[in-house]
Amino acid sequence: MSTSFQNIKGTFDILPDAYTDDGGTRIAPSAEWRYVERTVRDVMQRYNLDEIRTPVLEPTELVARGVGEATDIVQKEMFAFERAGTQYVLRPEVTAPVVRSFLQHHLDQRGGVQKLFYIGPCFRAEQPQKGRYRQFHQFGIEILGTDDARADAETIAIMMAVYDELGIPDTRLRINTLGTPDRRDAYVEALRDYLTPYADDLSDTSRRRLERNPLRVLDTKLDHEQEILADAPTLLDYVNEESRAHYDRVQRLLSDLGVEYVEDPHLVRGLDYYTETTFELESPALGAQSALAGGGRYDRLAEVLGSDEPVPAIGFAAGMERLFLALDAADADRPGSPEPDVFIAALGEEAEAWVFRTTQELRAAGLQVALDLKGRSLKAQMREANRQNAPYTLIIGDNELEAEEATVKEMESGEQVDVPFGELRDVLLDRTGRDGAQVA
RNA sequence: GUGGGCGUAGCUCAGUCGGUUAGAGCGCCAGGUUGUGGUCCUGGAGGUCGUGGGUUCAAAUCCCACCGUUCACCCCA
Repeated sequence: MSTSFQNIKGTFDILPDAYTDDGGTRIAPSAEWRYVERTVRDVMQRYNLDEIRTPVLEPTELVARGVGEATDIVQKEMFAFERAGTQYVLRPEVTAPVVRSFLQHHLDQRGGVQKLFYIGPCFRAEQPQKGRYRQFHQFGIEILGTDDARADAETIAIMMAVYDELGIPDTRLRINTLGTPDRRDAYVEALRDYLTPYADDLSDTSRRRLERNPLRVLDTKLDHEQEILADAPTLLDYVNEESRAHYDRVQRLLSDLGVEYVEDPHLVRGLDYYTETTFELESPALGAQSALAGGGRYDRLAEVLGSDEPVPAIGFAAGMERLFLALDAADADRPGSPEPDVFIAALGEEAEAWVFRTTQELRAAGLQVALDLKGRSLKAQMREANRQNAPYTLIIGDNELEAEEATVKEMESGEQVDVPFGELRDVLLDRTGRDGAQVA
């Protein structure tokens, strides 16, 4: 079997089994995705967040305004198209859509602070590489309607709790404050003034950044550039007193919660909407894309999207693909695919009919039941039962129909017992430990 | 957009100073057991050797182009 089609570059299929792509990256099986998603939801629930689901398709203008015209995302990474006069974009991130939804549906009228989480795919037309895809999956939260430092600290704590819960050690949390836009602009000027004399010593990329977005020069990994930056003015010197006090409070609260972090005055964010507190979680195990998650405050975004009053807010976004990379590196425990409680093998047409009917009843009773759907030999059915790791196999043939007793084989020991049809359901529920509740 | 790596069976890979009908392991299917899996034995299916062109008596192997993919830069989750 074959096809000339294949999945779009930068996307990947999530299959029942794990596999490795051509670059050697392990693509986790669907059961692991379910496990990670379930864990994320569990953590979110404990922190008392509600889920929000927004469309994958958004108006292009929302993203352009919300994320920022000057950003790489808007300039060259949007999957955007026009149809019947409407400009669509596949969302490249979820914060702008959530704020749009918050404003559109007047969620502030629910009262209090809105604490929302999301999980879902995003799209960016970048060159794919390890840990970076064109369709990727993010989860994250947004806390809207408060500028309290506790919201900042709680956002970070929630982020950390997810990685903690999943058993990913050795992460590093860096934090910084960007202050208010006016002070940041003043700082950018100061930084440019400081760096310009060194322009000849800077790398091509840093020189380009100096032109376009001086803050990004702070990102440099080159040692000699770091030396130049050592004496550069820092953002912290430029932020106003309120920003400074807010930042101090956030740090105190983090310490109270036992969250370890390092201050990084060079931490800046790529998206325009960030203000005040900003943070990033990275893992040394990840390679070039070391950022597991990142976020910060975006107190002005609502107004950028047309709100007549400000909505102070903070959130984080995390990459699922990178989370899996970290999970692999940490060799963290993950559950496998759920295996059937029982496989029912049928011999002959009459038995097949009985099995087909009985399977349905046992499933209704809460058992995970497997059976053959193509009339294969008993040998083949047993092989299938073994492959699926079913602890029990029922064998139903003419003999069993005659006696109205099922042959129940315990696969590990190989022992077989006869169980009257009437007791089958209860015996199986008892033996497999299912209580008739839902299947995971 | 720029640079490097890699494309042979479902998977992992051998095979390349050009030379019968392109191989192995695993997996899959079947038989050995006309009603019994996991071990073992036997057999089988499965390949446009990424695509196209060129060189040659002869190309998976040499040359060129293209395509795909991957890693990195850039940027970000």
